[in-house]
Amino acid sequence: MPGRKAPESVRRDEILRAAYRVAARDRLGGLTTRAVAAEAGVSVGLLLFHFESKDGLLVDLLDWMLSHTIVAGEMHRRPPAGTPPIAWLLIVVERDLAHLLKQRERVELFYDYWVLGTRHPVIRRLIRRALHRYRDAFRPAAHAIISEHPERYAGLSADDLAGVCAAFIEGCATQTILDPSRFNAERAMATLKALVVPSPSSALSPVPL
Amino acid sequence: MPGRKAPESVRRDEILRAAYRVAARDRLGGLTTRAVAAEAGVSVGLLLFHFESKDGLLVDLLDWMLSHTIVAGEMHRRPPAGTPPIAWLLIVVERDLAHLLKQRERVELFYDYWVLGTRHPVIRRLIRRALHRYRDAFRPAAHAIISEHPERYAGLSADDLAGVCAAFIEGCATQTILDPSRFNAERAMATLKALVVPSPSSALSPVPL
DNA sequence: ATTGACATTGAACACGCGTTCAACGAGGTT
DNA sequence: AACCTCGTTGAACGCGTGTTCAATGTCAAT
Repeated sequence: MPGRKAPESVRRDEILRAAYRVAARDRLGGLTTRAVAAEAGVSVGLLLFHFESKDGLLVDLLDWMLSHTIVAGEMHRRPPAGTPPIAWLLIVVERDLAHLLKQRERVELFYDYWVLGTRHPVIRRLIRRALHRYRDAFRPAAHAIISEHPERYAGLSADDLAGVCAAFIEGCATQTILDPSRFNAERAMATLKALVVPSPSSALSPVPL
Repeated sequence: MPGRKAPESVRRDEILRAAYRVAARDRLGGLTTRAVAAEAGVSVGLLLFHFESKDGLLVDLLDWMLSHTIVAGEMHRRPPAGTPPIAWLLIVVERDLAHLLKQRERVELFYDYWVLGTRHPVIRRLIRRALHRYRDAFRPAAHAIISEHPERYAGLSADDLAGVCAAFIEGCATQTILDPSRFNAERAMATLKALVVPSPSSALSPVPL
């Protein structure tokens, strides 16, 4: 029954929440105007009254997701003073990885959008921004590492190091999503630690097989 | 005009090639029976005569791609004897990364399939197999590293180390695809090298900021 | 009370998709 | 020459989609 009900912002939010529920359940492939309208308990017409098109809904949903759920939280909390920079970076990586793996649903959706972004400029921009923000979480620790050993990282920037961390985590994410039973985050982190922080005794001994 | 023309295998191959051309141009979203038929110069009916359904075509195309193009080549070439295992692994990683970045088209398509695989069991199986084979390329070097310093990698397997390498490369792939102008493979590799192979002098000096 | 703005509805439209199928024609076989 | 097999065609069907729009009801202002 037609009639005024909720102010625009409320309706929009209701519909966005419904859209997210649908997308979390059926992914972007199952996100149709009718499905969202049904989930929100409104008509298709109303959905397109508040969002000018399905495309608009898609973009607004991504925006909403990025600001409401993914990768929020206490990003830049520093470790206790005296922690070696490498250990600090590893802590950040470990925390982020654990956090990511707890949100499979959202990460899968994010990758749906990532693929969509390949063809959709507006969405690509949003995804890029999100990943750059993500990478930035590693910058402080990365910066500390580089300024501790400038000669070791000659020619490299904190961004480069942060990018490598982001790549590692993103790769872990793709592996878990594809094959959750086979990917083991703890072992991956342990491997990374063993690779990056060498046991002091072995650093000077070039042992041929 | 109807009539007999080519033996089954030839027609199938023609159509698969056409399908790949379409997919490389318009991605999986643009891969329709009509588009492929037009590209192959045959009728829609013939396409579904040789492939029982679009789904079958999709699966066969992925199979064809995996065996014909992606990640083939001289995987297991050993480095000169005496190369330290870590250096060997880094060489393999570097080569694979470079190889991957040269095939953006195919990698993008592969990710399309990866997303599809989230919902499509048969495709998921194929993708998993491909990624496991990919990971296996790192195993020999990873094994050498671990057996050189068993105490350093205690509790870890060559698979774990190979998985970390694969994660790094896959993460690099997602970054390039999303943002080719910003991702720099050389700097990423240089960063990885600096992280993993420490300068001997710095290994014993815990320098607080 | 009357009006006007506007949120809301759901039927209808146009389009593209995967799939079906009766008809057709070029071989090989008899 | 007649026949059969089967690769081949393209029109047609059914379905699901995004989008439009005239109609409707509610609320605030007059």
